Amino acid sequence: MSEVYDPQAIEARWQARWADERTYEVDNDDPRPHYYTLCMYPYPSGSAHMGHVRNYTFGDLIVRYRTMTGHAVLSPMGFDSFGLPAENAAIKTGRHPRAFTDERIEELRSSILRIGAVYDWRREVRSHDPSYIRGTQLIFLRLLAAGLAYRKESPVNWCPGCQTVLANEQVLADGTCERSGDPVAKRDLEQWFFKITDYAQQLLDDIDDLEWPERVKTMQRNWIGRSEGAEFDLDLCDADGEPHPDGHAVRVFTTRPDTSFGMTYAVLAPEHPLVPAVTAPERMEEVLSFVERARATSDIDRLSSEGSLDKRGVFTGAHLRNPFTGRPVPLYLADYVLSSYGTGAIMAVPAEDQRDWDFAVAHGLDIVRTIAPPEGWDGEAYSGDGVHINSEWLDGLGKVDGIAAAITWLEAEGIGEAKVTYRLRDWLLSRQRFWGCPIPVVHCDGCGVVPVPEDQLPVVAPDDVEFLPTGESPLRAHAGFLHTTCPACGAEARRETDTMDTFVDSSWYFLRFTDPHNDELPFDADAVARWLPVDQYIGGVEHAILHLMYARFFTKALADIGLVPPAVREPFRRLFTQGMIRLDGDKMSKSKGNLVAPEEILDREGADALRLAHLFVGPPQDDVDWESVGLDGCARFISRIWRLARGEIGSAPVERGATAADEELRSATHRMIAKVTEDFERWSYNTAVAACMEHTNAVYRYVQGDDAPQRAALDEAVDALLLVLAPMAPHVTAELWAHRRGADAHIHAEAWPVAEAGRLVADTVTLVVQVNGKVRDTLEVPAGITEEEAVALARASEKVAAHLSGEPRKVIVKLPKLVSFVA
RNA sequence: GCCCGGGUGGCGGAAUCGGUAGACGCGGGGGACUCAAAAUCCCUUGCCCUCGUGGCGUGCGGGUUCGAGUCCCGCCCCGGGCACCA
Repeated sequence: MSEVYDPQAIEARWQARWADERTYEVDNDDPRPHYYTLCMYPYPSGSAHMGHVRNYTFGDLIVRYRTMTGHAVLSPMGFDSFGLPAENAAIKTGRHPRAFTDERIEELRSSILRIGAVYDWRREVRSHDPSYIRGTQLIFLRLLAAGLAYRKESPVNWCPGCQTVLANEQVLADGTCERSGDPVAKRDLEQWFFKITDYAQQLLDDIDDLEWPERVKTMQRNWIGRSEGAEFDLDLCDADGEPHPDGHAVRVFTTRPDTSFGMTYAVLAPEHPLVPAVTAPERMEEVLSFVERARATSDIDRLSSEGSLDKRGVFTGAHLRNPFTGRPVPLYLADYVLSSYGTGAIMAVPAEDQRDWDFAVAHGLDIVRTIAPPEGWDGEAYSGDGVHINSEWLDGLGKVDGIAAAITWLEAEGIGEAKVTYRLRDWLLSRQRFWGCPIPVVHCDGCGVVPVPEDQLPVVAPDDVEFLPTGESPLRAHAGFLHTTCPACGAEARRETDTMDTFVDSSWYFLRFTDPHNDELPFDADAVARWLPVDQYIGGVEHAILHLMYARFFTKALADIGLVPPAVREPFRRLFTQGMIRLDGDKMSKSKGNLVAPEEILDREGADALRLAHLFVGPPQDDVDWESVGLDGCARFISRIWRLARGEIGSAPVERGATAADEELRSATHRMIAKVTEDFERWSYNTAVAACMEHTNAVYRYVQGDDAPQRAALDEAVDALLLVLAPMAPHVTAELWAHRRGADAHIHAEAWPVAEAGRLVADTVTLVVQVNGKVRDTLEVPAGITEEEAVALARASEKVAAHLSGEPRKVIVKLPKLVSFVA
C-alpha cells in the first residue's frame, strides 16, 4: 500500500486487479437487471487521443455506476478495423494491412487500459476477423435474398483521390469527398445498394420515441427529407397545344399542386430518359451538348455556376400541356433539376418559387401569380400562404385547401395523385478497395449474379496480393481469388472483387457483442433479446447521420428477416453525443498537428486526474478547449482526498454523542450523495465533481474545527465521498477504500450509497425577504417555521422596514425560503 | 434561405419547477507556516460610487409577473446541420 499518492503505481496495480478478478465480465444469463452501455467502437489508428479519453471516461463512469446500482452491465469493446488508412499504408510500405491494423489495435487497447476503463474483453470483436467477416457476409446474403440488397447501374459518386465510389452520405455539401477533400465526379457503374429507402417512413416515425439529442434527431429527419405533394402527367404537345404523335407524357412531382395554374414552363433533369425522345430535331445538337456538359460537370461546379442561369438551361423545342389551363408551356432542360429526386422533372411556377423565378427571368418566360402576396410585398417569388388568384376554380382558397382541392381534381381526372417523396437515397455499399469485407457473390456468364452459399462463407481475401498505387483493388489482379466456379452451374465464373463500405461492419457490431463467438449465425436472436436495445450509446456527433442511420436501418431490416427479435426495432434507446476537443479553437486532430498526447498526462498526473478533469471542465455535450481543462485543480483535489481519507488532516476523531456540527456534517454528506446521484442520472458530471469538491471542503473545515470530529460522522462523510467518486476516479478511490477497509475490500463491488430522506433537510434554512421583488434581507430560520412566524420575523427586519412604509398590499410566502412583500 | 443549439465575472462554468445570479474550479489579492522557496492551510475576489439599510448587472429592445438568466414578442451575434430536394 502506497504511503504517498503515486498514481502510476496505484493505477497499474488496480488495472491488473480488475483484469485478474474478471470484475467486469458479464454473462448473458446474469440474474441482475441488464444494462447495456456502449461507446462507439473505434477505428484503430494507434494510441488513444483526447477524444477517446473523453469518450471512454464517460462510458466507464456509467459502467461502474450501473454496476454499483446492482446491474449486470454489458460493457464490450471492439475495433472498426477495416478501412482506407490501413490500405493506404500498405501501398506506401508494402506491408499487409492486417499486420498494420493489428499493431494499431494493440496500441489503442493498451492506452484504453491505461485510463482505467473496464470492459468484458472476452467479447471483443474486430471487423476484419474471419468470424466477423462471415457474419457480415451472411447478413448481406440474407438481405439479398429478401430483396433488400440489389445491383443497379447508375451514375455514382466517384472520388478520384480515394479511387472508389462513395455513398451520398460521404459527399459533403460542396461536392467534395468527406475523406480526401477531392471534388467528386459522376461515373456510370454497376453497383450494390441496400434498399434503405424502403424504411424511410419507419426511420422517420421511430425517431420520435428515441431519447436522443434533439439536434441529432433533427439531422436525421432532415436527411430523410420527407415531402408531401402530388405527382401528375403532362402530355407532350406542340407550341399550339396539339398532342404529340408519339403520345409521350412527362410525370412531375410538386409540393404545390395548388399553384399549377401558374405553371409557365416545365423542366427535365439533363439525365432524364425522355430527353432524346422529346427534343425537337432542330434543337437536338444544342440539347445534347448541354446534357454532355452537365454530366461532365461535378456537383461542385454545378453549384459554383450559380448566377449564370441562362447557361444552365436549354430549351428542348418541345411543349407540355398544362392540364389545369389546357395551354402549352415550353419544356426546358436545366441542371438545377436533379434526376435523382422526385421524378426528375418539374413543373415550374416562377411566381411561387424563387429558383423558377430566376430561371424565368433569365430565359424571358412568363410569370403568373396564383397566390396574392401580402400587402406591401416587395419580393419576387412568394411561397407563403395566401388567397389563390388567376386559378379559376381554386380562386379564393388558401394554400392548404388549394393543395387538397388540386389533388382531388388530379385524381378525378385520372392524371395524378397525392405522393410522398423522400430525400433519402438507397445506400450504395460497393467499394473498389481491398481492405474491406468482400461481397460474397460470383459472376457467372450463364447464371448471372450468384450468391456464395452460406456454408462456403466466409469469402476471405487472400494474403499474397501486391499493393500498388494502381487505383484498383489488388483482388482484381489476383487470379486465385478472381477465378472460381459458379455455385449454381459449376461453370467457370469470376468472384466479385468489390468490398463493402465499412459502415456495413459498424451497422451490426452492437448485435455481435451479445453473442460474439457464434459460428453459425452473426448472433443468436435470444442473446440479442437479452440486451438490446443498447441502454446508453455514447459517441461523437459526427456520426449523427451516417452510422446511426445505417445501424437503425439494419436493426429494422434484420428484424424483418428474422435475425433480430421482432420486438427490437431500434438499436440505441438513449444516445449521448459528446463534444469535440479543441485547441485554440481548432478541432484537435492528427491532421492539424495540434494533438495533446494523453500518455504524457497519464505519466505525470495519472488517469484519475485526467478523467476528473474531463468530467469537470464543463457539460459533456459541449465542445471543450484543451486550454480550459483544469488538470492541476483536479490533481490537487485528488491529493486533498488522499490526505483526508488517510486521516492526515485535522484532529483525530473521537467516539462521542452527536453535536450540532456532527449532525450538520451528516446532513451535508447525504445532500452530497443525493446531488451526485441526481447529476449522474442527468449527465451533469461537471456539477457532480463540484458537489464532491464542495463536500471535501466542508469535511476539511469540520476536521480542522475547534472540536475533535466525531468518528461516526467523519467516517460516513469520507466513505460516501469515496463511494460516489469511485466511478469517476476509480483507482485512487479503490486504493483508499482498501487502506480504510483492508486489502480485500473492493469499492467497486460496494452498493451505490443511498441518501436518507430524513437527513436531506437542514435544521435551519435561509429565508429570503423581498420587498417589491427585490431582496432586502436574509434570515436564518428553523426549517419547520410556520407562515405566521416567517412573516412576523420578516416584518421585524430593519432592512425591510427601510423599504416598506406602512402595511404591505400583499404578502407572498413560499415556505421555508421566501417572504415577499408588495408595497 | 431553412432547421437545431448557444450568448452569464479576467477564464471554464453553476443556478434542475419563475424565488438570494455567479456554486465549484482556474486565475488574481492578502495572510499563516518556512532562513527562504515550493508544497500545504486559511481569508478574499461581478461592476460602480458619494462606501450605504446604496446603485447597476445574465447579448439588445419591449412585455407578462410581487418577482425574469429562466416565460412571451421583436432583433443582434456566435456555433452546428441541411440546402438548386421542386
